[in-house]
Amino acid sequence: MADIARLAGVSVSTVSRALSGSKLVNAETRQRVAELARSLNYSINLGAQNLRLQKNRTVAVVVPFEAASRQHISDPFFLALVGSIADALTDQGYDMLLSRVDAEHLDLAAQFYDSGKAIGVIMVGQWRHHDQLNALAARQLPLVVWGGAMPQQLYCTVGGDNTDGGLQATRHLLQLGRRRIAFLGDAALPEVWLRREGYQQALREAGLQADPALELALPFEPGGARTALERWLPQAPAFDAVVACSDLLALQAIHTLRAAGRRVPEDVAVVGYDDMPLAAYCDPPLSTVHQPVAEAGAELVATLMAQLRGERSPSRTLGVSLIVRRSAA
Amino acid sequence: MADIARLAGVSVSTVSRALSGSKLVNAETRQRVAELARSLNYSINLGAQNLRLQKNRTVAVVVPFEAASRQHISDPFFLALVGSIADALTDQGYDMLLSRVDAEHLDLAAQFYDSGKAIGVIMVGQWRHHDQLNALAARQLPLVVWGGAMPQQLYCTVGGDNTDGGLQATRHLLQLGRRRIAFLGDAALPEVWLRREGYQQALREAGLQADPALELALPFEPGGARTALERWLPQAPAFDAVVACSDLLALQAIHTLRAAGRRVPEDVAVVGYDDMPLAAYCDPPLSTVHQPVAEAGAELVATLMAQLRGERSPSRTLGVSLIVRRSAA
DNA sequence: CTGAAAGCGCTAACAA
DNA sequence: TTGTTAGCGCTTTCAG
Repeated sequence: MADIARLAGVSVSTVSRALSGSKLVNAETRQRVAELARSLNYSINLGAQNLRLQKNRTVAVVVPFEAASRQHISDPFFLALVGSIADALTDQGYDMLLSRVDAEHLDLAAQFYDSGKAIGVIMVGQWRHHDQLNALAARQLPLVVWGGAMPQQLYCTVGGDNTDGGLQATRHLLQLGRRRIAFLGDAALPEVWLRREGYQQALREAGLQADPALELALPFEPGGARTALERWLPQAPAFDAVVACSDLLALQAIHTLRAAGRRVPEDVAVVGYDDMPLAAYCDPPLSTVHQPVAEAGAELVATLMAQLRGERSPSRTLGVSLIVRRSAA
Repeated sequence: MADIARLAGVSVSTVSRALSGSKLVNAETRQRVAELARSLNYSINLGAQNLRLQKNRTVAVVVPFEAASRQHISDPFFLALVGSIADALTDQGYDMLLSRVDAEHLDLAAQFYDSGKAIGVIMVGQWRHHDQLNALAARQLPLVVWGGAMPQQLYCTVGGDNTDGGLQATRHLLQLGRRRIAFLGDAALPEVWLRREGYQQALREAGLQADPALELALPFEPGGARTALERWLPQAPAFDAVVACSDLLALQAIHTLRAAGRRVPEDVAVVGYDDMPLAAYCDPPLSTVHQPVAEAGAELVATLMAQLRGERSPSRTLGVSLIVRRSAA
């Protein structure tokens, strides 16, 4: 900026004003400065500008990862969600700082806010650390979490209606006449816990009782799930249907079942979760609970913005819908 | 920092030194300052620090989007690539600024560098604007692009070996005895162009000639592809195999073919591209060219770092491999 | 309409 | 071992 000032024969203050389009500066001078800036390929140093203006338009988006399993970002649903958040932030003129933090130390996410890197945090998933998220919210950190709304939580969530998702999936299987329905997913995660609530409620409605032996706490990662399934299947009680907590899990279950000589959907009907773009093209086409990804990003961002404006923003639950395809038809 | 200084009864410089672990400051004082900082939940303002130190550890990752079609980030392969880049950057202690820019104005990506927001740019895909990327590189912008290495390009790319991918896929189909092989993908994109080179080379090796009528320039977006396919199929010449430039395209082709009464793989064998996690579970399981996603992120980041160290970094091509599954077996 | 000067939060000579 | 001072690149009173 000093260079431009010198070349234009004016002071830096004038350049600053010219560049910000202030009416205080002579139109002709403004023109000259603008041209000079363009020809020098100059653009304002935003770090300095932010420092001076005490402003910032960067939002941190945090994707937890399991350090133990050296699990990287790979879940297609979360990835799609990140894409959708990027779209929403871009639309609103915000920058997105994407980073991973150890799922055991979600509290590290506060760093982005404390250090002034970001004005708020969007956390993609709760994992097992409901408590740490509560602690973060208590610190007044502008925070929105994608996940399930648990009773008495202090932080703000946006998420699909997990209970309803579990309910719809299970009711559908019951309507097909299935009575022994397995549940695949780790209930230590709030989202899965809520889906299981729905699953159990549907069973109760039908006068049935959930059999704990039909429940398998599968990790979301592809690798671990497969071996766990293969070990579980031979010693599991008989079942004629499966509710899986992701499409990937559902497909692996189908694969394992077939390897064991069971037909899908004839012997075992399967419902997945997420409705990934490929679910319709699977073998067999997958019945699954559709989550509104595009809406999710927009809603997460809108909720964070409301919080930044000082509004009390309650948690939001987005509608989900069961898509029936051949795997459970 | 001033607050801490006051409370600790020392000067800001001392606090600054204490916090940065300088040996120049009394161990006892350092201790006191550290505790104070922790209790106040203080952390350094990185914007100010960067300004003062003239440093920056943020890399911009840019995902172009087609403004015309209001197409958002959704391609699963690019999304996975973004995840892999995030992993690699985190491992190296860098922050990642994720953003979309209009594919018609890739030159806007320079903003991130010029404004000091980022020290360099990783561009995910070239789209149609080879020329704009050349212009960017000419500006001395630290830049690495995921995509195909075109002759005489000025910018640095990292990408899968597209020619070899096209070659392997087509050779395999020829070995199966297929002779009329369709090619699905928009050759205006360098990656697709190179894949088509491989496709044509394989045909030549077999003494065949590529039939332009068997080539369909499909956009990558799901929506557009489907209708274009449905329109093309009835008037296309007879063919017994398909090379598609993404798994999603391959699956849509299979779907359309079946709707038209053609069997896959019996009547038409199909090979996709990318090897997405679900490709193995599709109907039928998809033969496809596997791209090394995890390696890709690490390589993009390593190449950018080399560039920042002032080294001349040549474009890198990563090996790909054909995975044979039922859709072409 | 324009310039001089102060200051955003931090670090690093230079002195003491 | 610590404090004083200047300055990173920018904006904005306050005077002219």
